[in-house]
Amino acid sequence: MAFRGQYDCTMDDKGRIKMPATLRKQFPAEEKGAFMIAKDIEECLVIYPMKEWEEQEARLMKLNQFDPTLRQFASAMMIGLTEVQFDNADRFLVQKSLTKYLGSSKDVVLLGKFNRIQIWDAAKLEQYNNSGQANIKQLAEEAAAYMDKLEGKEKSKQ
Amino acid sequence: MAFRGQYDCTMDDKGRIKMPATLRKQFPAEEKGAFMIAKDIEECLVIYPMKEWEEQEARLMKLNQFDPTLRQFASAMMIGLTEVQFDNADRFLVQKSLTKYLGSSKDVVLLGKFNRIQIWDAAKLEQYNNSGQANIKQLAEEAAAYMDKLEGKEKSKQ
DNA sequence: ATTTTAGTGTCATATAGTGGTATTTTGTGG
DNA sequence: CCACAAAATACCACTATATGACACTAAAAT
Repeated sequence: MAFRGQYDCTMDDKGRIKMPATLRKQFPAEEKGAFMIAKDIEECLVIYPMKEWEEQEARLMKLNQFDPTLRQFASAMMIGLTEVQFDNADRFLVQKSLTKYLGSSKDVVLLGKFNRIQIWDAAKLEQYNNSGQANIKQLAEEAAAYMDKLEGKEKSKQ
Repeated sequence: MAFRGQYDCTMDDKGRIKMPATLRKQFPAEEKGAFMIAKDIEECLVIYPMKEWEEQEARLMKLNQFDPTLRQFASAMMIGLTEVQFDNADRFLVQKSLTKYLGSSKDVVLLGKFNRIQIWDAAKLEQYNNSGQANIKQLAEEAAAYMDKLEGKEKSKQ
């Protein structure tokens, strides 16, 4: 499961967004159009297909609820979640309580990112992207170092 | 049984809360609208459907009642426990003796969490979430380590 | 006995959410 | 470049949900 691509969309006056056909087709058919929306770590919302969320949830459920740290982690993952469905025109509703995490405008961007889809306010994304481009060299270096470590290499040996 | 999602609600001046339709539908029909409210370990209240509470209770029952700590823990879990029902508008009453564990305001949040639903004072939840977000990296690491251990892996071998 | 407080039931109303259709835009093949 | 189909969007009508208001009962306190 990997969503890819950036799609410029608009939100109607009721807060509904039409899922672009290309992305829509990538949702597992057996899920009959239900998925989760959450606040993302970045300044946007994020969509998880049900299957992805359920896997996450199953892991969280195993955490000992009497351990403060584990408990707070589980809470952190649950806060800000909403379950939504596509209507028969492949639109979905972003609830009033969530729209405040986007922006004021009707222009949003759906951004495929691995197993999930981010929902950005168009202006915010551009701003975020600009700052990322400005630092892209540093970001890349840090990422490279991290990946090397993961793969058991020493940066110095490269 | 898995309740999911965060719902912003209001408590009326008599202490009643309307259960959001989406959550309401998830309650087992055969329980004809009766469930338990208790104090949670976190700074909030918690709703258990009858069946779920009975399981939780069974777990507590196993604690050695001659161990002072375990005994007091069991007591703490039972104090404030109340059975409530939905009225015909799907509202339920939070008794006066329990409201003090929420907050002063009318803004509450219902938070689906596995087999139960937490009732938070909106402000408290935000505060709790902020502290969680501030430490999210550490929380995630500990949780990951715990899960690895559960699955019989050693973190060092990964 | 009277007053206060807690809790319950019902109704009215605003608005959040849903569904459908018409219209415009976009993309594709001829 | 045109014709056609599919996708996206705007629009309107309707329904369900949430919530405040109010009246009433039961229980407790003075």
